[in-house]
Amino acid sequence: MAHDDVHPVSLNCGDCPIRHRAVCARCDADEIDELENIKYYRSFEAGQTVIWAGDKMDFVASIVSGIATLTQTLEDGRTQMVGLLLPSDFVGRPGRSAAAYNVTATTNILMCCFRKKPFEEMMERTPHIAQRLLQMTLDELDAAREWMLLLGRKTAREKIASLLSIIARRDASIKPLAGSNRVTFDLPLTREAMADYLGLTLETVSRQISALKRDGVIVLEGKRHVTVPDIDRLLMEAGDDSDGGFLI
Amino acid sequence: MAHDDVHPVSLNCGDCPIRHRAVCARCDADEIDELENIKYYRSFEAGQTVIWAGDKMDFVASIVSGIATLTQTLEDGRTQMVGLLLPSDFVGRPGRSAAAYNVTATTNILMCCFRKKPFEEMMERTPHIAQRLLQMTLDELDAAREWMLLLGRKTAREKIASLLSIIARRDASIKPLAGSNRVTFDLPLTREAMADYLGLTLETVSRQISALKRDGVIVLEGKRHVTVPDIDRLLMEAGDDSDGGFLI
DNA sequence: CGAACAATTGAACACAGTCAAATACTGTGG
DNA sequence: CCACAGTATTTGACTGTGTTCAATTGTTCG
Repeated sequence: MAHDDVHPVSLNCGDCPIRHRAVCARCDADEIDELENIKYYRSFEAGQTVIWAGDKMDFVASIVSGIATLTQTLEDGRTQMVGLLLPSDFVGRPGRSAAAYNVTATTNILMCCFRKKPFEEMMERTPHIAQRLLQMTLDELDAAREWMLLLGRKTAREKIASLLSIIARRDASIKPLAGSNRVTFDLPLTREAMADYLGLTLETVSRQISALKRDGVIVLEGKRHVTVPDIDRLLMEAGDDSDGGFLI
Repeated sequence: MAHDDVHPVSLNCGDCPIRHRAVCARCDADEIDELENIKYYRSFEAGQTVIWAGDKMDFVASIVSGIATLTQTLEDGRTQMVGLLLPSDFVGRPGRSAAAYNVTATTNILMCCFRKKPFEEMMERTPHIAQRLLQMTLDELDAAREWMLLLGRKTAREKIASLLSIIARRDASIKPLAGSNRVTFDLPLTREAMADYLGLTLETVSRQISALKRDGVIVLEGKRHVTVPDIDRLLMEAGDDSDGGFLI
């Protein structure tokens, strides 16, 4: 079923879109050369599973393009997303042989992979990699804690508004049309994936999106394309502190 | 109000109870000497706030003894615990000047502190510290993700059983009376703190603890001392995978 | 002993979940 | 290009878990 690598890809690190944000961000020219030699690319189509929790995982990787998710499940099927992987995010844990979570491509993705052994050896010798990985892991931990507040204490409406804010923020940082407080973007997640992210059912997600639409907080064209006429209004709905760090 | 340092403490790193588990775990004798020179101790009484979110934080620290919590709040007072700090856990983030969370002592605690600047400088030169900190941060991230599953998808009863399992596991690793599947421990948290941990109200916590007691899953002596006659039963109630990693 | 705090218990309610049906998309083959 | 199948999404009616508000009981410590 899984036939990845349909279109084998090659890319020079110099031209890589995530060169300055990924785990290699701090590496100098020599170090990049070394990484260049051990890297390889893999691509997955939307919906494909990259790896199952518990499976042997002999590589680590950076997301080059597309979106993937980390999910955890209880035996009875209840599913919780525990990570949303965007371009430049890191997959896998040095020093661990099995995957701890399911990794799934929600859009077509391209990953820059390193076999675990050589990568670990290089990490030992290369503080720049370990330093960057520490920084990224601390950022992820902060994001996870923000997420815990959402899961534990926010209402369904606030959860939806928070998720839309996060996506809007990310898109704003890519195409910063500053000045205006109007934002437009595509939802990269299905209703079900949103539900798994937010600890809700997909019906509740659908209802709350409809409610935000009815109340004029968002405008929908089709099911996936969202326009936020007033981003401050959305941030209020998300229930965070005043500015929510949106402008930082 | 806050009068810490009532009993200034001094301790040799050689005698330190967290020497092999804290951020200094991998340091060699020379490195420990250097840390010894810049460390200082602070103690806080149960209930005291160590630092408020947003306050300037010019130190990082290890918890030597006692228990502290990290919490986040929404403006309207809703509170979510996002970290439970046990002995050897690390407080603060290198490269960040303000505290991101409220840190509160739930029992009397002793912290081994380092001023941020010297610590960061030493970290630059000392891979052993950065390596250990990365490892600890990755562990915390895993714990946070486990917690997200709990917050997003578990029932109130499962949440309580999970929390009791976590505390039981920790105590078991300290005094491992293997063979028996009977465990006894004291709850280090109030009902309110448990509620903030689990994303519940304190009334629901109280009701579910009463229910677990009524059903014979736990036995209470007083409000804080818990006996679990059959740890496997408790783990079943927690809803995790079969063994829940309890024996690993 | 009494005050302050912590925990339990009860009753009514509300928010989100469940089950079910209808509707809107998407891509495929005729 | 359209019809159709399969999937995603919306909407409705009802239910149930956990919350809220309130009163009571238990514990700790001046």
